[in-house]
Amino acid sequence: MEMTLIGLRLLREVAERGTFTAAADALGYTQSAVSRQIAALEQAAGSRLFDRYPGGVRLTGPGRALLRHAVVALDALEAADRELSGAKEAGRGRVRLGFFPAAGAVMIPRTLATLRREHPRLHVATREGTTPSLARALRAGTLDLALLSSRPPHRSPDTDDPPLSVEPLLEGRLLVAVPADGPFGERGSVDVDEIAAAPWIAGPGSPDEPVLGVWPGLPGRPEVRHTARDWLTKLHLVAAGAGITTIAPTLLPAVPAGVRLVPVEGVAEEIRRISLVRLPGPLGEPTRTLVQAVRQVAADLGQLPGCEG
Amino acid sequence: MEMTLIGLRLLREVAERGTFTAAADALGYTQSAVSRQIAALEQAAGSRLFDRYPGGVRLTGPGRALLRHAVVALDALEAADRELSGAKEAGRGRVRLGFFPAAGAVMIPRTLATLRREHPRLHVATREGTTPSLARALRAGTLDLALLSSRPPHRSPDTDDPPLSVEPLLEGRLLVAVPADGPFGERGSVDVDEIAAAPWIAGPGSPDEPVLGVWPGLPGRPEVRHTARDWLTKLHLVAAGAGITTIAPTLLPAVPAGVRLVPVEGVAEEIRRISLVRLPGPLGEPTRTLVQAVRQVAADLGQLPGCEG
DNA sequence: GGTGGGCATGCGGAATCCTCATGGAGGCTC
DNA sequence: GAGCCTCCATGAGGATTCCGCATGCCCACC
Repeated sequence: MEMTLIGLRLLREVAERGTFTAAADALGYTQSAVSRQIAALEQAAGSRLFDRYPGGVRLTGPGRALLRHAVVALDALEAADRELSGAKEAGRGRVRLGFFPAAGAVMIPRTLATLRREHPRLHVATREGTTPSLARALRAGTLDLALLSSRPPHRSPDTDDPPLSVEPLLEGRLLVAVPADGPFGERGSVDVDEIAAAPWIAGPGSPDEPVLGVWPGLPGRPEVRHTARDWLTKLHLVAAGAGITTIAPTLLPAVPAGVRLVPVEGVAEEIRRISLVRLPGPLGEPTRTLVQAVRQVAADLGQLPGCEG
Repeated sequence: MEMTLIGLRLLREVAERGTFTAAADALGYTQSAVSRQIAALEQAAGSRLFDRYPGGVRLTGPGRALLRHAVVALDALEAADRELSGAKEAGRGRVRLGFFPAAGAVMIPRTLATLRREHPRLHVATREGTTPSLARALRAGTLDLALLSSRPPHRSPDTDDPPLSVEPLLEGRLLVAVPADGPFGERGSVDVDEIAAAPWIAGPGSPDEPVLGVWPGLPGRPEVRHTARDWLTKLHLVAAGAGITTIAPTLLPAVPAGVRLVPVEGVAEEIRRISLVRLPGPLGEPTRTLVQAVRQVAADLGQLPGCEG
């Protein structure tokens, strides 16, 4: 039996997605093909690479070992492709950053602007994702660094071994985005009783996650009148008076006219912490440069009301 | 089009052998299969990887570029195989050394003994070969270091770019191995006229190389009475009085009873230089350790008569 | 207990890959 | 300079592999 490039790519993708089906969709195969390919790879490797659970699969020890080498091999071939495609190797100045959705409007653009100014030769690739998907991507070697958001008690992003390295950057109180010309906007704050009855604009919501966008722990059944994943959509819905939504203070610089961010009174603060997460171990020079830039951006944002560096 | 592991392995093997046919034989394929696989790889890469010449093929620029990455990928997968086969990663203490045949009896065993004593955890793999094959192996990333022999004017082992790094270790006069109890052996030296008529024991000889084992530039047509590649065979043939052969002084410690090494009088000295050759660039720690050991062994051998460190 | 997400597997068809054989091009010998 | 040898390219045929479709099974959740 013999390992295959397709098998190794699938190994990485399955490790990253956590599911044969998702990996198949991502790479344009059927679930059946993935199942066979992984089975073949397991036979070639001589050991089971994934433990199968009802909800998906998880890497075994040998699976992690093979993945570590597979990532090196696949990266080398991708580098070969880039080089042969004419793109000169820019001195290995490549780093891949993942981020949670709310970081995309302010933190990521500012970081990229800083880097373009101070390290113009550094090539940064970014990707949005959920906490579990980004954590898996870090483990799969598809990302070098991830910007994640967490709520107390700030558990580690995953439970695998070895634990990910987590560096807290800043914390902020969760706020509510309200129309500037509405009754809330003019007061500068809202009471928890007022928002309980207000129409909400929430994210699409998924089975295992709590609904994002609605203030957590509200009494009764809050009405979700609109759902949207996109922040620009949500904020302009707010500006149009269609409803309100929760928001982190770090998004303040990107809020369009007609929207105000206000704190909620009469209830315990909701704290959100933004952290820089990576695999433990030494990091390359491009990654270190990126870490510095993200820290600097975070420090600047720490000056905003409701934030703490 | 898509690259294949088989294609990459073939790329490396062809680069190392210099010929589709030889690579095919080495890997158990047909020449036809190799030709197609390389053609497919060239299509996948988008550029010609080898220049075809009547005597074989040579890497193009893109070919070298792809090979550089392919070696990384293949090494990673071979490391994965080793790790999955139970062999624990011995702290990356692996180094591969190539050597010219006459180094196999003394220099290589001494080097390994030294290393086993002083660095027992270092894993050294060695391989015998001709100068061109070892040079190609260095370029193909299959060897980390090579011990090569050269004669004046000591040209570089190959003409590729970038030039190989060559560190001369020691030089020695070419000697002649004669029976200890024969007429030559008792005198301690021989004259060029005497050996011209003697029966010689030579190597098998190949079309493009001069015959090894016969004193170069002898007048007339020396008689090659026996041919053998193996040094133990050759030396015992000498001891049996079947003929004489040329030999480097570094082999002295391995010469069996009944054989003497004597210089040739009446003709210009034939100098052989032994060098340590590697790819330019930084070398890993295991390789550095091996370099030190080889230098030490060479320095010891430099004390032999006819040798100079 | 029904339902749904997720993995495994039998089956058929298509694409791939390898071998055998032949052809062409260029050097080397005599 | 003719013949020969080595080396690479390519057409044809056959066996293998690989993928997709469909189905079955298992487990968690409601």
